[in-house]
Amino acid sequence: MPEIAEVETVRNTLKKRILNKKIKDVKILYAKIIESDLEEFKQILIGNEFKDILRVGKWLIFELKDYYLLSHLRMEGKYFIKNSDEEIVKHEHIIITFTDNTDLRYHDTRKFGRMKIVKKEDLYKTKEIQKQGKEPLDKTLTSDYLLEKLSGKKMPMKTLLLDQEIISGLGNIYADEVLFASGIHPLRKPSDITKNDCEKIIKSAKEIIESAILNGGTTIKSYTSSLGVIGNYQNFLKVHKREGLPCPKCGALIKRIKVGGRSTYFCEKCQK
DNA sequence: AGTGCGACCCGAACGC
DNA sequence: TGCGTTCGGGTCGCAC
Repeated sequence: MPEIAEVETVRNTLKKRILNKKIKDVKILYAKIIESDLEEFKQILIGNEFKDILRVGKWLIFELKDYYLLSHLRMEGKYFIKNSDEEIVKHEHIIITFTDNTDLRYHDTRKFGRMKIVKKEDLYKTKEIQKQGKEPLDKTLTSDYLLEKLSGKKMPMKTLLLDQEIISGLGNIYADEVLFASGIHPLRKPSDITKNDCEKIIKSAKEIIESAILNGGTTIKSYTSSLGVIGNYQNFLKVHKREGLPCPKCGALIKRIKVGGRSTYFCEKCQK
């Protein structure tokens, strides 16, 4: 499940491999991934080239001439670079072929990912981009910002941390880890959260995301020469997916509950 | 407006 | 070569 650190690693990896190569063909094998008109999507890409790859929240933004291609990996989206003559395998849904006979292939087991094309001048008008709040590593993401955003909110803190309009880029995994590092129970209500709690949350979010991105080289492995990148960070998690295992701080057993329909892991003793 | 929940998917895990 | 059911997870769209 790519979260912000994984998306950043994909961005950096792809930048080394696909920039300034002319696109000669686009195959769409599963159309619902594409939110734009399919013919327009192909027409804009063919003959074009990727000039840069940017990122806003969990959105990858491929820069073209006059347009951007937005791509969200959702749960299981991955990019592979392969030679064009290699067989197309199951779950490869979008194939972008360059004139040097290499492909950028979008692979998505769950078919949850989305792509769309926008005119450059419309990028910040698109709802996907407009809805992104401050990123964990943004210096203007402060405890005061969070405290202000909490006011009037009633949902549990876990759900609030998943709201991309408040903090952009935290997913289910890092939300659990941030709450654990902050000593805050996932069901705590925003009205009960102090400035001091906000400071802990912001500090933890920055540390956890920074560490995840910095460790991209070791936590992200390439397991074949053709694969883009895949997350392999489970060894670093303190509570997430660790139900029944001892809490790394106090040894109590990690609990699992549902919060907002999402699996949530925490330590009853350390998180109040 | 804010909140909650079903839908979208399909492989893995689970139940029998 | 077991088969049918349940679950999960980011985001959107709809209902309240």
